[in-house]
Amino acid sequence: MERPYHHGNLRSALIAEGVRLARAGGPAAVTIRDLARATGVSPSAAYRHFPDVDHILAEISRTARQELATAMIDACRAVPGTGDAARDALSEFAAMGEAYIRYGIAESNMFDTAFVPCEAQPDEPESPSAWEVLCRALDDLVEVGLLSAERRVDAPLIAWATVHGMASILSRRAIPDTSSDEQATWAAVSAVQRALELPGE
Amino acid sequence: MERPYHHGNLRSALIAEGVRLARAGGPAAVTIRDLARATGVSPSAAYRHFPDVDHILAEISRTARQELATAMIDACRAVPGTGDAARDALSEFAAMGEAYIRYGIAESNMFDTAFVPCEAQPDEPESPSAWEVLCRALDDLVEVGLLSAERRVDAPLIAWATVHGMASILSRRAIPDTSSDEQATWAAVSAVQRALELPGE
DNA sequence: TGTACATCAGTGAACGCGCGTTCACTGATGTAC
DNA sequence: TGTACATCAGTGAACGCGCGTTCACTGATGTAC
Repeated sequence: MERPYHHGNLRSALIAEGVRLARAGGPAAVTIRDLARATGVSPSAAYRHFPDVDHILAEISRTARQELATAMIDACRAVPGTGDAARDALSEFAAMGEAYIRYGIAESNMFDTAFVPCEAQPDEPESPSAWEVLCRALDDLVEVGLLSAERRVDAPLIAWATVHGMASILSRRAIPDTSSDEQATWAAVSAVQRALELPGE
Repeated sequence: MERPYHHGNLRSALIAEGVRLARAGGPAAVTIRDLARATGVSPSAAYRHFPDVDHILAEISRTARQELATAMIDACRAVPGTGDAARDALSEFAAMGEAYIRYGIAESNMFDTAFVPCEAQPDEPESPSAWEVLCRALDDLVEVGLLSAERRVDAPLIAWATVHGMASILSRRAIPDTSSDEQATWAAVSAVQRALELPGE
């Protein structure tokens, strides 16, 4: 079967292959020429759909951030409900933190890609957004009375920094600590709980 | 005045110029050819002193980590003593955390360089080492009775992750939070204090 | 329904760039006698 | 103290590579009449 002259869906195909490249080799592995090879098209064809390589990378980076947010949402949904709203909100919040770190470790190249500095902006903002997911979970904790309004102010920043820092450290093996990934993940999650003055489990 | 045929100190000059390049443009800006231009030498001269560019980058990265550790030590020393050992240990610990984040913001390219993934190993380990500096500060907190032995176990990991995460976020402007850098820095430092169950100021 | 033609999405060759690295070499240095 | 010579630290030209991007082009598609 002959490849048709018109690809039909080159724009999405370029992004999809770009995600594959980024997953395997990080943001630096995303090149026009590899993209063209992977989609079976000449390098110049990409310029029908994007002004330059940076705009393709911006879309791939957005996809990475969406994957991260989706991992958090999935982990949240996987928490079995107990009927106790407060208890559930707490478990869900913890599950999301764990999911963030696990994603950083398991998909370290995509994790790097998600936060790569990039001149171009994606066409539309990421959806779902991990930041919004986090903020909603914190609102839940306020609602069930576990998080004070005062602590709520800095809470997203604190939670994100802790969990993001741990994910970075573990995914790069940047630190001479000898804990297992599981220990370290739990250490970060419980550190956030204490920092936000949430009741322990 | 003629440049002499022999440079005399090319190895250190390459590292010093490499640090300038990295400070201005991050690890990707460190190239053999720019290094040669900056030191006034032909590109191949570098190969008398390093097997490849990655080994030069490893030395520059080590320098960046040493700068970070030095910033922490300096901040620690700048804390005026009160005669109250416990109080001083606490202030010094906080000052070190602030210094870490401030370095990450002020020297974001060097901060990236410090943690760049690098095949090659530096000739000798960094000295001072930020990790050791952190561990010593935590030992001080144990000694004055502010940090429990139990909390001491995960403490370096927790402290590093929080402060490293906040430095990464702020230096990349990765997050849609609107706090000032100072607010965010303090939020991270005080989050560590609560996570380690240290008494507040 | 058939056909001319505008529009769109590709091709492929080429440009210029900067990179890391190699290699035969040369100029300077220092050491043995 | 002077000199032959080994050693060291540079030079500069070249190689091959892969990159992003441009440009004149061509094949396919769809629309107006």
